[in-house]
Amino acid sequence: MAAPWKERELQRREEEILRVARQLLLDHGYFGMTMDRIAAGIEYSKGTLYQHFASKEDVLCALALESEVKRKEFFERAAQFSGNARERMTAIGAAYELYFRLHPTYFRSEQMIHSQELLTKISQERRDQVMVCGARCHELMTGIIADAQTARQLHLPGGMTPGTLAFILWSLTSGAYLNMADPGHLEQMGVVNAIEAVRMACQTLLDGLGWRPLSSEHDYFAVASRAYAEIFPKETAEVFLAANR
Amino acid sequence: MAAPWKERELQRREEEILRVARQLLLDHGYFGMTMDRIAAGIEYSKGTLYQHFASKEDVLCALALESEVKRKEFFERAAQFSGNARERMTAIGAAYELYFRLHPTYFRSEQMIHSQELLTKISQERRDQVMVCGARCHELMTGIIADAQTARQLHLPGGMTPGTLAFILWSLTSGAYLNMADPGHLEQMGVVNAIEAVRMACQTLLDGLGWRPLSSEHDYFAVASRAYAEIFPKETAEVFLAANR
DNA sequence: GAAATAATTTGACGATCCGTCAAAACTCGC
DNA sequence: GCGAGTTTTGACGGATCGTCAAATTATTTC
Repeated sequence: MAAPWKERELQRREEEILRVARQLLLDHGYFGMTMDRIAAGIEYSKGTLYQHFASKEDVLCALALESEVKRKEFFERAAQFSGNARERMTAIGAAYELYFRLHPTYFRSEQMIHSQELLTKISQERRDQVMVCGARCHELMTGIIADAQTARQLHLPGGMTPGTLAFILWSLTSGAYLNMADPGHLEQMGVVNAIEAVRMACQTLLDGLGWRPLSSEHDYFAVASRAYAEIFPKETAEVFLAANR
Repeated sequence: MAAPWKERELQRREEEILRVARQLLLDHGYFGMTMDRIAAGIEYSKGTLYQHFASKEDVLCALALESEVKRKEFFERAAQFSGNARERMTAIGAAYELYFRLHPTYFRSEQMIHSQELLTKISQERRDQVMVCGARCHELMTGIIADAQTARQLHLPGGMTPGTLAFILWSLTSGAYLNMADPGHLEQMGVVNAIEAVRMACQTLLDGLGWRPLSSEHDYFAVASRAYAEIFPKETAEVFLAANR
C-alpha cells in the first residue's frame, strides 16, 4: 500500500470524476449532476465515488476549488505585471475579466459553495483550501494598494484600509459578473458592454480616490490590452476564438 | 365560488404558508425547508400547498418576491427624497442599506432564485413580477441619473449610459452585501465596517464621474442620515433596536 | 503456487423528499 | 336530507443521497 503508482492512480481517478462532474454540471445544472450519473460516467461505482468525496456538495466544492486555483494563478501572474501600482491593479482587473470570460460556468459553481447552506457538508480540508485561494487573491490586491501608498501615489481617506479597498473592487467586479449571469437582465437594463462598464467603473473609482497616475493622465485601457497581450497571450487568443465561433 | 370572502380566505392561507416557509428557510436553510414541514406548519396538507404554489422553488420565489417588493417600495420612497439628484441617489443607497440590515435573510433567498437553476420550475407569473420589481428599481436609479444630466450636474463619459451607471452602482452594492453574507470573510479581509465602506465607495465613484455637487463640497453622509430620519424613521429605529439587543 | 489475510469495490438498500392523483370530505343549492 | 360540484387529503411513485455488508481483487505468508 501507499505505493507511489497507486497514489497516482487515485489522483488520475479523481481528475476523471471531476471531469465528468463538470460536464454534467455544465449540461444539466446542479440538480442534474447526480452522483449516480457521475458514477455511470466513470467506470466505477457510486461507493468508490464516496471514497474520494464526502458528499455531492464536496464534489461541487472540488470543482469550485479548481476554479479558485485557476483564478488565483491568474491573479499571481497579473500581480507580476511590469509597471506602477495602478497599472498592476489594472492587470489584476484584466486577469479577472479573462478568467470570467474563459470560465463563466466555473464562476457560477464558485458562487454556490459560498452559500453556507452547502458549506456544512464539505470536507474541512477542501473548505480551507478554498479559503486560502480567496485570501491569496485578496492579499495580492492589498499588497498592490499598499505599494501605491508607499510610493505616495495613493492616499486613502480615513477609515479606508487597503483591505477595504480590495474588498470594494472585488465586490464591484464579482457583483457585476454575477448580474451578467442573469439572462436578459442586462438587456433589460440597457447595458451594452458590461465588461467594459466594469473596467470603466473601477478606473473611475480609483480616480475618485486620487490614485496616481489618474486615468486622465494615463490610458489604462491600453494598459489592460498590454496585460492581455503580455501576460495572457494564449488565454486571450482562446477567448477571441471562442467569441468568433 | 369566487365569493369575495373566499378570495380573502385563500389570500390569508397563502400568507400563512409563506410565514411558515420563511421561518423554516431562516432556521434550517433551503434544504431544511421541505414541503412536508411547511404542510405540517399550516393546518393543511401538502396537496393544498400545491394549489397555491407550483413547486418548492415557487415558494422560494414567492418569498423572494416579497423581499423584492419591499425593496422596491423602499426605493420608491427614497426616490421622493427632497434634494438634488445626487442627494436622491444617496437616499436610494440609504434605502438599500436599510433594506439589507432589516432583511439580511430575504436578501439571500432573493439571490437564490436568480440562479437560473431554479428559474425553470417557477410559475411564469411570479417570475414576471420579480422582473418588474427589479426593473422598477433600476428605472428609479436611471431616472435620477438622467435628472442629473438634465440639470447639467453630471456628464457621463462616452459609452456610459444612465442605465449602465445604475447597473454599476447596483452591482457594487449587491456584490458587497453578498460577500458580507459569507461568515468570516470580512474579518479575513480586514474589513471593519463594510456598509460604511460601500457608502464611501459609491460616493467616491460618483466623485470620479464628477457628479455635482462633489462630496468635497457636500456632506453626503449627513444626507444619508437625513434620509434615514426623514424617510425611514420607523425602520431606522427597528435596526438600532435590533443592533443593541 | 495455494491459502490466508487485507484492501477495495460494488450495488442493493434505507431514508428522505418532491409532486401527483384517486378517493374522501366537504359545500351548497334545492 | 340529497346529490352534483368543489376542495382537501395523504398514500404513493419516482428520484436521489449516502451507507454498508457482501463480493471481488490485491497482497502477504508459507
